[in-house]
Amino acid sequence: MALEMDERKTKILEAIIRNYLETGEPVGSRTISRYSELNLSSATIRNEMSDLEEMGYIIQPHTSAGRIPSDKGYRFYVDRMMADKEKEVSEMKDMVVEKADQLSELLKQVAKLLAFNTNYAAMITSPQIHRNKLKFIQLSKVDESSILAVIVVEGNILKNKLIPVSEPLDNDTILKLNLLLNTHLNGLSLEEINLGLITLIKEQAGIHTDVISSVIDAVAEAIRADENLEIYTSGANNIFRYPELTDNSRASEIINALEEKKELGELVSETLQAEEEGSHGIQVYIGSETKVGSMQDCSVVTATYELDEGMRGMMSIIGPKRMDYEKVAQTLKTLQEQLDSLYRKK
Amino acid sequence: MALEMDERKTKILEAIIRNYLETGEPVGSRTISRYSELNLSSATIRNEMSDLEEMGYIIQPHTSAGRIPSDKGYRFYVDRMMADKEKEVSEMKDMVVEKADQLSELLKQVAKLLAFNTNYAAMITSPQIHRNKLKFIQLSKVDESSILAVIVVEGNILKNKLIPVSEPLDNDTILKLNLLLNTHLNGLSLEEINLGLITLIKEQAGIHTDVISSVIDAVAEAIRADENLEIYTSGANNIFRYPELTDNSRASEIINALEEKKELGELVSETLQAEEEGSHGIQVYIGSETKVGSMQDCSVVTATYELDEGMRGMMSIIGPKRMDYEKVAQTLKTLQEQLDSLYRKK
DNA sequence: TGTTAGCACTCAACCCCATCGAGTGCTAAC
DNA sequence: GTTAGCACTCGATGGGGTTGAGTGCTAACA
Repeated sequence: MALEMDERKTKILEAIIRNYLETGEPVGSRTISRYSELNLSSATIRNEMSDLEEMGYIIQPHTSAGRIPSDKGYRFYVDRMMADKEKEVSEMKDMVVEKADQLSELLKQVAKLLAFNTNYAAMITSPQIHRNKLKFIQLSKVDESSILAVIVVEGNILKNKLIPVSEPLDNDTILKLNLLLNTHLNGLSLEEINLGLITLIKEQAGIHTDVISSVIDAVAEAIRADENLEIYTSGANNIFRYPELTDNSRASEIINALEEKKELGELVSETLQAEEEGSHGIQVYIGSETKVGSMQDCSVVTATYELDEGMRGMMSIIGPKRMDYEKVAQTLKTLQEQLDSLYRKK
Repeated sequence: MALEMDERKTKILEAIIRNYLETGEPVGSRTISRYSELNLSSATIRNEMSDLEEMGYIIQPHTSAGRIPSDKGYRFYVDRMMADKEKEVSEMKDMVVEKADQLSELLKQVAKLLAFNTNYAAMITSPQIHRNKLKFIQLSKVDESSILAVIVVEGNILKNKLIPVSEPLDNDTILKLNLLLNTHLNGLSLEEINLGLITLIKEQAGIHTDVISSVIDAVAEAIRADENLEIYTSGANNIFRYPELTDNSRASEIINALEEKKELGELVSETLQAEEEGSHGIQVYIGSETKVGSMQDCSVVTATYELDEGMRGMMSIIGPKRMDYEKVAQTLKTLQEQLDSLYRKK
């Protein structure tokens, strides 16, 4: 007969994990026997632990050592915890996001807050704004050889681009171009602006010089440009707090991943995909549950935020598997709420 | 009689340092005896080494160990090397800076190149543009409650700022303001734009509403804003290649310094100051020669670059004291030249 | 049938100690 | 001035014993 989880096993497993989260040391039967309200002898605990090991929830690093939670064990714990504790509105009042006028500053700030409050490494991506609508385009002449294009997207995200021109454009032409671009493109979402539309505009521009065509191309390019998501990280050095991550070359790998950001990109797409599929809110990846190679010894907790309609980004905490999941989830949730309301409420 | 440096001592010291740079292990007399063209017995070398130690150029970590270079020893080596080898135009052709249209992208790229080519950590600051001239200001109405100001500085650096306004401004007013700001401010260096001038403009704006006054203030503020220098780092994980930096909590400190960037700021001002004082080109700080606390176990090699008239920034390599100074200096010089010519030549 | 006490066993961690060898400083001879 | 020789130092390495936390198993108990 297959072994089954009962109440007592659950309690013991939880006690083991709790203890391990604190100490980072393998937990023995005696410890559980004494420091739990179960009032069972160590021998009984041993029997149960033996079962739990067989079921795959805990692991013995070597004979004659205590047990540590396996990925499966953590998973069980996290799932139970997530279900139970929807309570406790966090009270970290010191963690207030100030609205920075530069979005990048805001994100850097949030990353720092996350890292500082949790003592783990943190990252946050810039919001992806595909679905956002173009609000306003402004071309102006800077000097004989360059045109400035400013593009404002809903949510007041700015982009600018200096466009080099081979021959000067007179003010009239620029005015005309401005009008043309605005009438055609305003109100459209970035996704709706395609090649056909651009060609149409070029035709209507009437004067078929290369210069004008290249300006329009440059504008179109600038509009599409911000596909590249920015990733901000903070608290990389926090991983030195956890010996199990600092061993061997692990630290180097993790630091590298945080710096290179390419691998983090995979994490992002993984998260957003999961999010699409319905799992919503806070997600937890334990050890090998994430596909990112250098994070196999870590746990990653992610959350999405939505600054404004269609401007969704993602933030996450990266730490050891023995992470204080509750605190991390709380912290993420708090920040998530703050970000969500930041631009909307005003 | 004080001990003096002679040719043979110099050669021996150089051999010690060279060897130590390669191996990272204390160097014994026998090694030098065999692997140098001096053809001296180990005993003779020992005598000389004893002298060198007394003079402070080398250190014995403990009795019965070989010698390692002291900060002073490195300094001697570096000075000699810098004098000797002004030769060898580097030939790292693969290290080509591509002109990115975003300055920040360019700088990130350079930081990566530096780190990748040297296997040390690298940083680069954004250029400081105090002395640069204002080229063009553009105000435009984004919606009822915000005005966008775009400021172009010589060298085509862009700044923008969204200015919230309490009441809508009509297009005429904005046009007028544009004209006013441009006629008064264009061609002035950022330093020349002072409070008096701003007041003058406000007066001339005629209509003494709070709204207009606040817009002008906001523009002035945006002009002054870019004092904050950005610092880009790369290759932090390279320090894991050098055990002497990875010991204890050193790694954590260094990584933290690279991430926090505040300490790096000190480094920057230190460098720029030294530069002012005449020492020009490549500078080397060995161990305690830098004032930055977390870098006492490192060497820092810095160089300044000048993208365009008045746009000077600084880049540096951070690695162990046993750094390949020649290669690093070469790399910096190459990149320096590339950056210097990037915007000018065109 | 579940719980417990007792006991033999395992094994990493620690300390102690002997050995090894790279390296030195000194001295005497060339 | 250079070198050979030698005694000495001391970190590194590795074997061997001890310790202690922890286990699994068994037999007795409720």
